[in-house]
Amino acid sequence: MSLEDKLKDFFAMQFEQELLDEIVKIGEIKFYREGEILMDIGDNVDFIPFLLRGVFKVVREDENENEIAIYFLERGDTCASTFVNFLHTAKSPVRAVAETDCEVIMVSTHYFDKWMSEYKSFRDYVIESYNIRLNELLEAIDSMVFMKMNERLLKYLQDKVQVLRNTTLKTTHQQIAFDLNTSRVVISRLLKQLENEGKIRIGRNKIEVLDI
DNA sequence: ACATTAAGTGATT
DNA sequence: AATCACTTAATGT
Repeated sequence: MSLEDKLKDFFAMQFEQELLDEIVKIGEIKFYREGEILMDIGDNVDFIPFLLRGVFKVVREDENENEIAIYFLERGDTCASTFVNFLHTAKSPVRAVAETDCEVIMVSTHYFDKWMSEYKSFRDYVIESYNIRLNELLEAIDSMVFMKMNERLLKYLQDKVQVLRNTTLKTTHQQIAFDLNTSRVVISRLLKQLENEGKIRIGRNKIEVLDI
C-alpha cells in the first residue's frame, strides 16, 4: 500500500489533496521495533509523528522512576503533546514507547504553522486530536482516583485488547504492575481473582481476556 | 544440570 | 493495597 493510501485509510480526517502531497513529499518514514522509544521525557521535540501502523504506549514518570501508563496511541493518532511542545518549544513531558512494531511518518514542526493556516483539515485534525487526548487524560485521572485496583486492572486489560485488536496479551505481571504503578504481588493476586470470576485466562507471559 | 526469570502464597502492616 | 520473605514453576544456556 502506498504511503498516500495509508494516510487516507488510517486518518479519520479527510486531508486535502495538497496537504497529502506535502506530507508524502516532506515526511520521513520511520520504523520502530517493539520496546523502542519514539520520544523520551525531556527530549526536545522538533517533529510531528503521525502513526501509520502499530501501537505506542504513553507513559509518565517521576524522578524516582515511578511510572504510570496514561494511554495508548493507535494508527491515525499523533502525540498531541507534541503540539504543545512545538508551540512553546519545550521538552517532552512524557515517554512514548512502541508497544508493537510501528510505522510512523515524521514531519518537521517547521511546517506546522503553515499547515495550520493553510489547511482547514489540518486545523481540525489538531483540535480533534487534542480533544481526544484530553478526554483520555481525564479518563486516566478518573481511573486512578476513583477506581479500585481490580477495576483499573480490568480496564487496563480491556483497553489494551482494544488497541492491539487481540484478546491474548503477551505481557508479564511485573510489566502490568509498572504500568499501573503498583506491585507485582498485587497484580498477580488480582489477576487470579479475575480468572476465578471467569473474565480472563492466565498463562505464562500471556493473558487471554474473555470479558471484553 | 544449573541459573534466571515469572508467578504463587502466607503473614504482617 | 503494599511489603516481605519464601516457594514453585517455566525457560534459557
